Amino acid sequence: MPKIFDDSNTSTDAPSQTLSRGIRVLEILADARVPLTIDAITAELGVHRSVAYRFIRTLEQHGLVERDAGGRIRLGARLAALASGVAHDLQAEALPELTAAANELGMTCFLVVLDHEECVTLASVEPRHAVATVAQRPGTRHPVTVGAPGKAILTQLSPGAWPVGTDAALAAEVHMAALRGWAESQNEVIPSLHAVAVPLALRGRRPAAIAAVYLPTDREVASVAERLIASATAVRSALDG
Amino acid sequence: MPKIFDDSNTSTDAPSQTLSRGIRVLEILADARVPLTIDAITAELGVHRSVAYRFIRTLEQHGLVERDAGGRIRLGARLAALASGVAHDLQAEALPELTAAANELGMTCFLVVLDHEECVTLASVEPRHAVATVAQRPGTRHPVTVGAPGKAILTQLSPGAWPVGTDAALAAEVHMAALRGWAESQNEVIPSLHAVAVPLALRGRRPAAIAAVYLPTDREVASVAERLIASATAVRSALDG
DNA sequence: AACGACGCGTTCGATAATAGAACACCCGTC
DNA sequence: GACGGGTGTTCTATTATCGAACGCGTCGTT
Repeated sequence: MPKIFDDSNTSTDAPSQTLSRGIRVLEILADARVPLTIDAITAELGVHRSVAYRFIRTLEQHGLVERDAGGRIRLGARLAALASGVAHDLQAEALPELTAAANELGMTCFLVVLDHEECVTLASVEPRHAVATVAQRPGTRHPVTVGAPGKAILTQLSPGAWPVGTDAALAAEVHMAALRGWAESQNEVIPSLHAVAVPLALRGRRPAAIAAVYLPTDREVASVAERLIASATAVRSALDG
Repeated sequence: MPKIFDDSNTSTDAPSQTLSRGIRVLEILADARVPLTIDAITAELGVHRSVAYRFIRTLEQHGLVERDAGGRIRLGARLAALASGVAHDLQAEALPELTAAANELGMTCFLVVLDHEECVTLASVEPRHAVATVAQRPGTRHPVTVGAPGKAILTQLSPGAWPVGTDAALAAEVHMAALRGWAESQNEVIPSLHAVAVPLALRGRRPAAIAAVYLPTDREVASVAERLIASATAVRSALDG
């Protein structure tokens, strides 16, 4: 079971210990993907049970965690409400564009932003006959060095800011992507699926990308990229205009 | 500008003051819907600036907030990653069903759960020719006493657990919805839109509902409800079976 | 230019919030 | 009935936190 969140913050002590531990409760719960007992959280946190108990009651008051019938802890629905505020203007502008692009292309289209060397999918829209339904759900994360969206995002970063695992082959791909304005990938993030991504650079915002996934086909890749570029341009003019 | 989050927790002092304040930073940011300065957050929190500063640095380390070019604070992308863990098994089971229902009905279908007297939309899928694109985005909240999903959810609660604002008319509607297995609403949550919702009761989980919105039409409402019931049954058997 | 208003980041001591031990309880089950 | 695993509460020493004070840069304005 791979860890979703990196909890190796023993070296870098957070400015606020209590807040950091409380957030780690949320990370542990998201990581577990199944309701946990207080004792399990206690063990994972490495603190006394009464401490974890106090955290959980506080998180409960804010609706960020809930308890199921057996008293186990799970993430609360209001966390989803909080997350809807993440780049909500970007999402508001991008969603109609994603929908239009997805329907015109017949492909799942999604919006990706950079988050500390990782790509996070903020929104995704599926076309009618969806084949990769569960593939890119909002909140999905994967390294920025993998996949078309990652390359499209890397074109917006100076090579010095690239993550350490960036090899020459990837650098070449990013370079080409920067020149022609779009990136592609095959079987990288999702096996047997291809992807096209275009960069979406916005003022005062983390690098982003708009992407589409599709089954290997004889579709003209460049035309897909053109369609995505149109959407990206529309979004950019709406937000930065 | 209506407040999204109720920050009237001056009476109910949270068990962990620090954690509660840190979470309120997130709520304030989600409420503002625009990047804030540290001073603005400080004023809203009612604490000293050095305190808010410490919170923000901690939140920043966890990726829950980011800073734009001007140093202003906004919610971070990793918050979306956290939120994807909310009822992720329910979402995983419901999304394909929502997609199928949305395409077959030609309506936007979405999944709603109860959160402390409010409905929270966890996932929504739009059909090809979407008309209410921006209407029901994940994370949207509205009172449980309004709209078809709310009624479908109220059928799963004992009347004693209903919120205070529940009048007789609503009670009658909920009663009928409980009898026939689905609820409907007109122009309640979204003006000029109708909605149908069916309850989705799951073991050890908050009451939920599957719903569809559509423009006023001569479509047979009962047939829409039947389709939603089929999806709800499929989800229920997958999770509780 | 000088000024004030506004913003950020840091240091530091007193204090209050926290940490963790200990205790009481409930519920299965062996 | 004892046991193990779980929860919730109370209490005190300690420690993390709080908030005042300070320094600094950057705007606009007079």
